Amino acid sequence: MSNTPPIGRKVTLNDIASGCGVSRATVSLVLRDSPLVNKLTRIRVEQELRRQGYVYNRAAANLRRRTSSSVALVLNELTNPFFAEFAAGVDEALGSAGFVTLLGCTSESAAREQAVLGSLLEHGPGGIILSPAEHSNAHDVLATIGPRTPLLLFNRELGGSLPEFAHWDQLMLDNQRGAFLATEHLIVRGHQRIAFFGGHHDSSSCRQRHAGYIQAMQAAGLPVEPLWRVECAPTRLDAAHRTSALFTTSPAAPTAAVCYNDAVALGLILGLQQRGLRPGQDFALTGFDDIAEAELCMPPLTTLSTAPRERGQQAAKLILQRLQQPQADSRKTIAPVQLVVRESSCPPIVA
Amino acid sequence: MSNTPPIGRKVTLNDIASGCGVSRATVSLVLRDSPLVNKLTRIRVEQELRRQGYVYNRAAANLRRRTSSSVALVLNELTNPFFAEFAAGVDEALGSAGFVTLLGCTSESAAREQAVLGSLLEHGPGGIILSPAEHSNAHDVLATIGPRTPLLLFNRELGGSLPEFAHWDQLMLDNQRGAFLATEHLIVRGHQRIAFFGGHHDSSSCRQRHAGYIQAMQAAGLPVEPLWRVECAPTRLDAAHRTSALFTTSPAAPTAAVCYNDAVALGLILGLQQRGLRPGQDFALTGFDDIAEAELCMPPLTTLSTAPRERGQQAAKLILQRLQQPQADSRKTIAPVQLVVRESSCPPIVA
DNA sequence: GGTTATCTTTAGATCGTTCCAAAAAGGCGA
DNA sequence: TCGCCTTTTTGGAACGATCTAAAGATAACC
Repeated sequence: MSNTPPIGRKVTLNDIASGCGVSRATVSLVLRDSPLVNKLTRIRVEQELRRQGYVYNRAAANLRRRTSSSVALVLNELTNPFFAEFAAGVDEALGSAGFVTLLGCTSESAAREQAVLGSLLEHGPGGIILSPAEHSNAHDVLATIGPRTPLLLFNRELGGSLPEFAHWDQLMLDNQRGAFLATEHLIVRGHQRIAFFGGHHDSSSCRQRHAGYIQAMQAAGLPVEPLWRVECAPTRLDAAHRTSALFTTSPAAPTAAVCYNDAVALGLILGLQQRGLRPGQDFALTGFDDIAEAELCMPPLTTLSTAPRERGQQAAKLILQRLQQPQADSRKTIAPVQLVVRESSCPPIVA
Repeated sequence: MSNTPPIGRKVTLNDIASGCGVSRATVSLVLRDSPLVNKLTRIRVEQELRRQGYVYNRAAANLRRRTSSSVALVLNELTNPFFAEFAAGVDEALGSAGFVTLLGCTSESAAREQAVLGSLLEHGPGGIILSPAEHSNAHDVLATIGPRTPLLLFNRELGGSLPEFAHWDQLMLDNQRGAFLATEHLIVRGHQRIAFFGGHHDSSSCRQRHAGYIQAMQAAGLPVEPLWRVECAPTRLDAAHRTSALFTTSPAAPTAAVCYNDAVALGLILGLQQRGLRPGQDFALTGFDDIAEAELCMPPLTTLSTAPRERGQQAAKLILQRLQQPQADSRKTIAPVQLVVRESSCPPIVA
C-alpha cells in the first residue's frame, strides 16, 4: 500500500502521480490550486504530497514557463547600516511577493560589479536592483546585462552617459532638498558660518547634497567660504582625522557643519571631542541617513531620515512592477527625506 | 550571412548552433571547455556566442545535471553590523566558488523562518547557512527542510533537542572562553566587583558567555553577586534603560561590567553618561563582537573580536565542503575569539 | 438509445541544458 | 581500396515542471 519515497533523489511530480494513481498533469493542477480537479482527487493528491515530503522545483517550472521568481540585489556595500536596512527591506518585500533575493556584494569595485552581475544573470533573475560601485559606468553595465534585463538604479547614478537602449528605472533620494533643509535649519538657529563636511566630489549624491547646501546659503544671503568645504572618505575614521581642516585660522572658524552623512557626522563628533570641543554645545552639526546610531550617540544627531527599509520595500515594488510591464516608460522616483531635529544642532554660542 | 539574434526571447544553445552550423551538443562542449572540440570549431562558436550575446542558463543546466549552484543564507537579523559583515563574507566566498547567495531574513521570528526556508528550498539551494531566530526549534526546521538538505548552523544552537536524523554541521563562536578572557582581564586590572550585563538567559550564546564569566570569577575566588546579573534585550536602547539596575544600593555597586555584546556595551556607556559617570574612568566595561563602532566610540571599547567577515567566509567554505562530501561525519567548529584591549577597561578607582 | 453539454483527466510536446552511444571524418599502414 | 584507430561531431533521450488539445466520465435531455 504505502510506497516508500525514493531514496537519494528528490521527490518529483511523477513520484506523487504514480504514488496515488493519477497523472503528472493532475498533480500539477493540484499544486496550482486549479478549480478543474475533483475534490476527492485533490485530497488524495495532497495527502500523497505530504506523505512523500514533496518540495516544489521552481527552477523546472520557471524553465518551462519562461518566467523568473528571483530578483538580483547588487550592492556596493553591505556593511553600512543604511544598505543593510535597505537589503532587509528589499528581501522582505520580495519575499512576500513570492520572489527570492539573489545577493551580490561589490565592495565598491567596478570590476567585481561586472563579475557579480554576470554570475547572477546566469541564474535568470527577473530583474536587478543595483546600487552601483563608485566608478561603475553605464556602458559596461549595459554590455553585461544586455538591453532587455530590467534594472533599477538605486541611490547613485551611473558614470558615463546613459546609452541609447538603457531605459532604466531609478530610485534616488532627494539629496539636494535634504541638505537644503539641514542647512536652512542651522541658519534658522542662528548660524552664519556653516561648513559642508565630508564626502567626495565625484560621488553624485555628494554633489547633490553640496548643491542643496549652497542653495540654502545663497537663499539666506550668507557667504560660502571655499575653505569650509572639506572632503573626506565617507567613513567615521577619515572624518575624525579631517576634523582639523575645519579650524584653519584664516577666516573665522565655522560654528556649524552640514555633514555628508551620518557616518561622517559621527566621525566629526569624535574629532571635535579630541579637540576639546563639545559637539552640540560648542559646535553644531547635522548628518544624513538617520542610521540607528544617530538617535543613540552623544549628542543625538540631527539628521535626514531616509527610511532605508522603506526604500528597500519601495525598490522591490518598483522592480516587480517593471517585471509586469516591461514596455512601460521608464521612470525616475525621488524619495523624499525628512529632517529629524535632535540635540546636535544647537544654536551658536553668543560671543 | 549574419543572422539577427532572436527578439523578445533569450539566446539559447540552439540559436548559437544553427547560427554557425554545428550541433547543440558541440556548442555545449565549447561552453564547458571540453578538450574534445576542434580548435577551429571552438573559435567559430566562441565568436558566435559573443555576436549573439549569449548568457548561460544555469537553471537549465542544474536541472539536467541534478546539481545546484546556490546556497541559502538565512539570518535572524541583517541590520546588526555583525551579521551584515558575516553576510558579506559569505557572499564573497560563495561568489568566488561560482555559487550564488539566496538571501533570507527572518527578523527573529520563528514563523517567518519557516516560511523563508520553505520558499528558498523551492529554488533548490545546494545547502543552507542558518543563524536561527530566537525561538526556532530543531523539529520544525527538520520538518521543512527534510533530512537530506545540508545545513550549517551558525552562531546559535537550535531550540529543542536535535532530532535523530539531523546531523547538521555547526559553526559557533567560543563564547565561554571569550567572556572568560574579558572577565579575567578586568580582574587583572584590579576589579573585584564585576557585573554581567545584558542579554537574555534563553539565548544559548548568552548562557555560554555568562558561564565564562562565572568561571573566571570563581577561578579568582571572587564572589558572584546575583544582583549583578542584569538581563536586557541585546540592543543599545534597552541596555541604556537598564543601566540603573546595576546601581541598587544593597551590596556595594560593581566597578566594572562584562557586557553580553557590543550593542549592549554601547548602551551601557550611554546609561552611565546619563547618570553622570564617565565610562572608562569611573566604571570599566567590555563588549563582545568588535563591531566597527567599538573602535570609534568614546571611550574605545575593550571587546572580543569575532572577525565576522572571516566567519562568513569560513561558513561558506564549510557548507561547500559538505556539498562535496554529503556523507562525511558532521562536525562542530568553534571559532576562536580574541581579546582586544582598548580604553573602556580602565583599572578601578582606588578609594 | 443516442446526442449534447459539462466536468475531469491525461498523453505528449516543450523549456534549455547535459549525457550517452554511436556516427562521421580523417589518417595511416597494408 | 580496405580495415583500424583516433579525433570530432551529433541525434535523441533525459532533468522536472507546464501547456495544449483531446479523450473519458458523468449527467441531462429528447
